[in-house]
Amino acid sequence: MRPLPRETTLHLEVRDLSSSKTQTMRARRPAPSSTEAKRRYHHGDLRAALIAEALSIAATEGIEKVSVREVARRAGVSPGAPFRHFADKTALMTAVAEEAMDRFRAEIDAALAKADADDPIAGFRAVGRAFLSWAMRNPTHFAIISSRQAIDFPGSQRLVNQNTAIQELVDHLLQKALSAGRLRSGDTRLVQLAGRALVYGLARMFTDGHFESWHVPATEVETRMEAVLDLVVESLAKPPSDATTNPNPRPRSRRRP
Amino acid sequence: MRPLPRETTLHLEVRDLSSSKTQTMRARRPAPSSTEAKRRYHHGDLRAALIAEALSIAATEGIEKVSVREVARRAGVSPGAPFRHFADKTALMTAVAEEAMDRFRAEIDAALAKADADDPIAGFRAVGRAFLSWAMRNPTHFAIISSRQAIDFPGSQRLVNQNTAIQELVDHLLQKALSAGRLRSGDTRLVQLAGRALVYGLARMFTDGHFESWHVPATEVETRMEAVLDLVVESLAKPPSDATTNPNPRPRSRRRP
DNA sequence: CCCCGCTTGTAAGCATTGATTACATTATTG
DNA sequence: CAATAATGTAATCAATGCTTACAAGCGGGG
Repeated sequence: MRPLPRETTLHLEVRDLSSSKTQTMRARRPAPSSTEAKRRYHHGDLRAALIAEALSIAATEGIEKVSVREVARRAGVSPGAPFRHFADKTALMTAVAEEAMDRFRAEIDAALAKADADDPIAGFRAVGRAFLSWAMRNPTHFAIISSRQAIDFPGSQRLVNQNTAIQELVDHLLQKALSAGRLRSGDTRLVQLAGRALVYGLARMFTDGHFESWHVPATEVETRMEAVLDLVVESLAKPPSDATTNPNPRPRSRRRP
Repeated sequence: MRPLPRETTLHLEVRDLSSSKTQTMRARRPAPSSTEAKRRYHHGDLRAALIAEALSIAATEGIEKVSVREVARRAGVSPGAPFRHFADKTALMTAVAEEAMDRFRAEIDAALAKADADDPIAGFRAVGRAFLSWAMRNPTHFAIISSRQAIDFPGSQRLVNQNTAIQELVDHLLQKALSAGRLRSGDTRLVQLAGRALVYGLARMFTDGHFESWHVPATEVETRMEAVLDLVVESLAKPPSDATTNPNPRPRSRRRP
């Protein structure tokens, strides 16, 4: 119904789309200078332009308002043209999702690279925070990837691969945590699912509009989300055994000094 | 894209729709006997029939396949007829959502009534389990209520009221838990959000198709979900102080005897 | 009782959409 | 440079949400 919250940062520069399933690598002419851009029979890089326009509409008007005709209109092209590049609307949206997923993956990696490599719990939390942060800054991207109504997720090798890669990354983290005796539960898959469901739920509640009744800016919502994440991560984890044997000491309370 | 997982139990008996916003209470003729039902200019109780048909389509074909024309067709009525009862498609879906929400609320209440009234943590867990159970048995209902794209949630007093009532119910539970010293965190709102986001995330992951790659029956998925819920609830809670002072004992491990 | 009016249904039509087909134009490359 | 594949256009189709003008049934006041 209501459009999604605005994308706070719009990344419309669509470069490096070379490796695509349905499109073989092909040399491209330089983009037409904006003044001379008028009415070229061939667009130049219509595929990329369509993805960008689709994302733009989704971000500003809401996902359900994306129509291939409107996308074509904005790209200055006939209503049938997009079907030269995408078998159907789903294929177009899937392409948008693939790009979004790549960026999401990149942010996860970056966050993990900055985290303390010796503290797997901190890494776990960092991934969760990156998830939340990315979803809040790119609600449309997140909505497209997660709600798989508009895309063909299992049909996209790229989406499936990135997804499983992220999960394995987290599971590896949790295995290390378990070995270090930092987990209350011995079932890392269970802990993994708990964390995933938590951040997924928070992010989805946001894009689904469940926080609108709070009437607070998104930044404040995110702060609250991070507090929830911290609480759950702390609850699931055991504090590091302080060199000296100190069985099950109290977890540090970070909110009540 | 893919239709939602089938509704395992379909409740199509739509009675007691008396209190509606857009429709004043009105005496109804008895429903036509099924054999003699043929071609009556006036339907009898079209409004209820439309809601039932809309839900039926959503459950079997997927939410996005619901069209008011198809709904009208199945109700044996002209394409314009539904607009006599619902201002637009959104109003129709909102009516479906209202009914779904009422049933959801009823199940929550029932589950809580069966739970140990003296153990607020058990009550908290029971509400979570009821949420999961209901969402798994009625994925379409859940999807319609939670993903608020097809409905006007804030515009429906009934939906808003039920929603806040459920939240207050849980918050009351957590207040009792806090008073009894059963919570690790002192911020009940935070705990409440953690629990809500967790079960919401699990249920949404299910309806969004995130468990399809598991290739296991829904019952097994639900078992796993319950294990996650138990883990998190246990982690968030403190065990009851066993009469004798016993500061911070290990939580019972339910998986490794 | 019966006519008048309100409700509820129908019929027809509008604009928009996803998708297909036949055709036109450009790019590539042998 | 010409053949061929790639990429765009134009026209068209069926389906949809929704509106408007009209018809059928029901019910209450004379």
